[in-house]
Amino acid sequence: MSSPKQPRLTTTSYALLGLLAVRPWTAYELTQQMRRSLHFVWPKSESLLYTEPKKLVGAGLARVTRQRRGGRTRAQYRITPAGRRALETWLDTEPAAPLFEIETMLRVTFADQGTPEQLARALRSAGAWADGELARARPQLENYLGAGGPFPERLHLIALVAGFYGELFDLMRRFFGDAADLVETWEATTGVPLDADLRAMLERTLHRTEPAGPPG
Amino acid sequence: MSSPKQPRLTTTSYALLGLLAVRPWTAYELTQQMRRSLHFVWPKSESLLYTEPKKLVGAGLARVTRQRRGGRTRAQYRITPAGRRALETWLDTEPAAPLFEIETMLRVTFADQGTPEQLARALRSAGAWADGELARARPQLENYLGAGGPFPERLHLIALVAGFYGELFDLMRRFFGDAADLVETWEATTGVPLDADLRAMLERTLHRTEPAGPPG
DNA sequence: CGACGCTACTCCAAACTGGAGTAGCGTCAA
DNA sequence: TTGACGCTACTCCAGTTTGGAGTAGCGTCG
Repeated sequence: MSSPKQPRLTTTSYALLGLLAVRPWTAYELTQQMRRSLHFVWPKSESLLYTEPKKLVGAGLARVTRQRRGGRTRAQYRITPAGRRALETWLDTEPAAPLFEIETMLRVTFADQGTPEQLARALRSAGAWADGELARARPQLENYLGAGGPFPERLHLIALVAGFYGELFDLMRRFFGDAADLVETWEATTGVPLDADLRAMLERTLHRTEPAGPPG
Repeated sequence: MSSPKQPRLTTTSYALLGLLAVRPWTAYELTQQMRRSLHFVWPKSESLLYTEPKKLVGAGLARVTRQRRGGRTRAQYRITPAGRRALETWLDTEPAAPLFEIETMLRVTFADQGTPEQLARALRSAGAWADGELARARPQLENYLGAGGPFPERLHLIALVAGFYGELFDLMRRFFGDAADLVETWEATTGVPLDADLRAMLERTLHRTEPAGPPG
């Protein structure tokens, strides 16, 4: 008597539905595309990317067709009209609050339990990560600006996304690099006075919190 | 005959161990402190913050003392010498790669499935979030700069953490605000040409990816 | 004296991770 | 020609984490 209970749709469901709205993909292609283009935007594990489209099919938002390629089969997913409607409805909802996990910042917080060298290494690590992500994006950006990329009609959106993450990673690279330079001048992680630079940093942050921020 | 199997320590375990290294806390205080000071740095659910210290006790890294306060008991946790050693060892390891979840960026990516109004709203939402987080931090920052806060000997570390998140939220507020202004000039989300502004944004991003970034 | 809100947690289903495992197929080298 | 890689194309599972519901004592205010 019980109807098959539908697991609720998560943001990840809509991420995949969004990809399917662009064109049909096989499950394998979805995982590759998530790595290539949604790597920064919505990082999810591979196993989830294989199970999630099945939920979409179960909810009637996508259809599968099994294809043979030699002795192997692969699943191709295609969005349904109900899927497009669900996506449009979702676009009307309020987005969830952003979430940041930067383990290096946790190590800064508890740096007084370790050495300046340990802290500097953690900061360099995060800076190098941001730098590496920028470097990894380079060939794709060259392709967008040159040939227009695989979806030239979506370039205006890609520019916004790339512009944001470019600024974000640039900020991280600069901040963590400067912070590492500073920390390397410390002789210990405790008893460090709040010198002019650090005080200025706190004061600049306080200024940013002013109601109706600076128009400059 | 089987020894009680120890669940492995997660980064969250070390986050709590780091707090316990500063001073002893009750479980409830730990959840409040995570809300107050680690809210940005290491956001975790309340239920996890109650179960995690038990793991630390199981691993010998902390001890509990049950205290009575009227008819209620509460658990107070205290770090052990083994806990301090574990924390120092952890500080020597490589931090995990940062992780960002910004649902608004997902909505930008798939904005051509909706309207300019929907996209602008999602962008304003993220900008307002960043603005609100800055506003929430204001009284704490005033307290740090005035009275020195609850742990004045840790102010140099707090300044680094606050400085980073201040820059991050300021970037978000500015970028999402500007992007919303731009998107509101669009008549549709498809067929938008890559105008001078958007092209400049892509080119600036490409410049950032250059090996050995600009020294300016 | 009853409602509300804060303290101080527990419990659970469902979401998600990440690593291991499976298997077909193509290519290059010994 | 055979076997070692590596890519394609997934499944499975144990463990981690979430978030919402539930429980219960205590203080205070009307």
